[in-house]
Order: sequence, then structure tokens, then C-alpha cells
Amino acid sequence: MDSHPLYEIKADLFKGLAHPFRVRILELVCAADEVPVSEILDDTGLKPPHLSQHLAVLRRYGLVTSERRGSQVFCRAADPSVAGLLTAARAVLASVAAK
Amino acid sequence: MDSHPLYEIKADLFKGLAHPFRVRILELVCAADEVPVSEILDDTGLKPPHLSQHLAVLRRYGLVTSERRGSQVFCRAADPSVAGLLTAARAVLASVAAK
DNA sequence: TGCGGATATTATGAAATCGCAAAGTCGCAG
DNA sequence: CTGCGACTTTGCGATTTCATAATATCCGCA
Repeated sequence: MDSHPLYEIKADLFKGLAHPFRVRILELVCAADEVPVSEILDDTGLKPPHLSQHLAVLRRYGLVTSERRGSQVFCRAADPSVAGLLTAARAVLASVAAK
Repeated sequence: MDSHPLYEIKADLFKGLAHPFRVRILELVCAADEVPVSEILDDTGLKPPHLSQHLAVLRRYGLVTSERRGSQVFCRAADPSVAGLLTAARAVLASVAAK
């Protein structure tokens, strides 16, 4: 799906994060190491279908994984490096804001 | 311009990178500490108006700065942390690909 | 088996982006 | 002060996201 030119793969990764709700969701997921969808729903105030779409995007780009246990679905960051990416973004924002 | 909710600011940063050409351009700019637009033009094969548009996006989000000296324009990364963001992205891609 | 809660998928119109082309600006050589 | 090269800005059709609503699926329980 994302496998042809190298820069496209990288751009797709950033596209996965290019939306306020997805950044928010990803930060919630990275903060705890596992979080049920219902909790994200409460924390963000999003409606189920809307959240589900954004989660689908995050999953498609391989940023989060989810697993169903019983009636709920639990999400987690696909890898610790994802949290590192958010941290790096914070550093950039800090430097840009400081200018 | 990007100053209201916190997550929007961060999402905008990622939006700035959510395009293959912009990733490519930013990597060229981070590799050397200063690069003339004409060189980016040669390396990417983009036409001037097209490149200029992408550079405008990168500048708007505060990722690169540029300065005109004589007839040419030189670009540089706005801050070293920008290179760090690209590095963090590489780490995520490596882990996603390895899965 | 049938119900209800928790998520996911599909459909659709509105809004933002992309990519190309025509025209404009800034500096310097002549 | 006129022409030319290096970029930038503007305009617009074509494609891609977003957001909301309607419909569907999965699971544990009565």
C-alpha cells in the first residue's frame, strides 16, 4: 500500500499524523500503554463513527495496533519509536515558538 | 495563524511534512546547512513554480527559512530539531517495516 | 436464538490540497 | 533604463480529505 518511492512512504507517515484528532488520539495511546476505545471516546468527546475513522487511518499507517478482548477494543502504539516521534515534534514546536 | 488549540499546532507541523516532495526537500536542506533553490530544483527535477509552492508551505509552518543573496535564494532548516524529527520518522518506519 | 452495547464500514456533500500554467517581482548585467 | 535569469504569486480544474448520518458487525448475556 505504501511501498513505492521512499519519500512517499515517509510522507504517508506524516499524513497519518496530519490531523488534530489523530495527534490527540496518538498522545493518549502513547501515554498509557494500552487504552480502550471507550476511554478515547470519553476523553476526546468524538462520536464513535468519527473516532473509528481516525483510528482506521492510524492503523492503516501502522502507528497503532488494536486488539479486541470481550466486548471492547484496546489500542496501543505500534512501537515505542512512535512516542519518540511525538517528542521530536514537541522539540520542533518549542524551537519554532521560541523564534 | 496556527495558534489556537494545542493539537492543531502539532497537526499543522505534520501537515507541513505530509507530502513526498516536501520530505525530499527538507532532507536536502537538512543535509547541507544551506542550499540554494537552484540546487533543489536540479536535485528534484521540479519546475520552479511547483517547488516554490512547496517551499512556501515549509516556510509557513516554520520548518525552513530562506534568505536572498544577490540573484539567488538560499534555504536552511529553521532549527536543528527539524533534522531530529526526520530521524525520528526513520526510526518509526524501520520499526513498522520490521513488523 | 434474540437483544443490546461497543465498534466498524459505507455513503455523500462540503472543504482543503495538488499540480500545472500564466503573469509578476527582485537583482544584476549591459 | 532595458533585458534577462531566478524565484514567487495567483488562478483554477481535478483529486483527496473531512464530518456527519445511516447501516452493519461482533460479543456476551438472557
